[in-house]
Amino acid sequence: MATERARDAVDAILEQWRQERPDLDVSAMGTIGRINRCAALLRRKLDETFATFDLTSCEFDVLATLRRSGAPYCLAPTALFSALMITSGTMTQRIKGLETRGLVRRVSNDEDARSNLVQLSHTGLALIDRAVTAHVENEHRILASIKAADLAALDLRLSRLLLSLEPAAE
Amino acid sequence: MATERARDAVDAILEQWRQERPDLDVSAMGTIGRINRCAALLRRKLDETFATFDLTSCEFDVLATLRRSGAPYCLAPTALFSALMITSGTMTQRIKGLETRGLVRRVSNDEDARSNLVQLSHTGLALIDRAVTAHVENEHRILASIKAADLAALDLRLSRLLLSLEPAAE
DNA sequence: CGTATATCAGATAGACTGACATTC
DNA sequence: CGAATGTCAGTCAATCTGATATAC
Repeated sequence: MATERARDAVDAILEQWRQERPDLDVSAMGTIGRINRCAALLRRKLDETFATFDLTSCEFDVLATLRRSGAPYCLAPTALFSALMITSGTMTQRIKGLETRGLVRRVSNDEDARSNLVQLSHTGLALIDRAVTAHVENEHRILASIKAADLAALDLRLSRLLLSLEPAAE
Repeated sequence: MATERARDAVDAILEQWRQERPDLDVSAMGTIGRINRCAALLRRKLDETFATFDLTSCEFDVLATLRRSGAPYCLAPTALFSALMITSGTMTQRIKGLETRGLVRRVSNDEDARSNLVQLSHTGLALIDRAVTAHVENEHRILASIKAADLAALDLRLSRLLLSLEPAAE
């Protein structure tokens, strides 16, 4: 098994801790630190693509959630903020901004008058379809230098970790 | 090779995209989505421990960077904001807050009068030592249910990804 | 002089909480 | 009536930018 690898930024940090606090077992810190650092670096690269469509990653997430829900691209606020792990008040603000820009519209809910549904406008649908295409291409570029076997191994273990982290639903 | 696994939250999202946009290759989206989601869920769990020491993760990061630099726990602002990937202006604010709370002090720099160094106070040193111990224990608890072989495989691939993402420094 | 090092003021985006209105 | 669904106002922590002062 080829497990040799070059030194990354997290290795340098762990080495410092081993010097300063040899009583600590820093193995878990390494894995979690790498996830955090990868996520931070990825975010910046992803944001560049979003910006070319004049979208923030938050706005992209809302539009993408609506888009992938399928026609008629219409969800209740609760479905949206649950999917995006934010509070209802935060979602209200986001929807307002997207509505002002004409990317979503509010439509009445026949089945439950407590909520107004959020629906992609024609403009919003066209925008998110172009943005998702560019986003996926960007993601492929970012991972292009990683071998397929490594990606598969990474994906499998991330999934196992994710399952252990997700709050036990139902 | 045991690659079978249960369905996670990202699988559900990818399935929606395959239905709605079969033209897209969503494999990269899966890996990057899992990293982002793991990072978001981890952050919440880590923040709980930081909060018990009345620290935010940002404050923890500054104190931890000083602590692991070794005695006399003293760095220039440039070293700090470079390590934490933030701007100088942001670092100025953070230092100010930590100084107000008595966790760091400013000391003059004999070698370069353009900067005042930032040094852990006795209180700050004692606090970060306790907080790091609790933090590492927390990280172990969080990963406790993952098999050692999976953690090793995850760590190796994260490191390779991280190396490809880091801006080519030297 | 030109560069590097920080600070500061002002602005911004994102988020949360708690109170409230409405509807189920 | 109690629970659920959103909205709103107010607040907050974190960040950035651009102007500025100082020192190398």
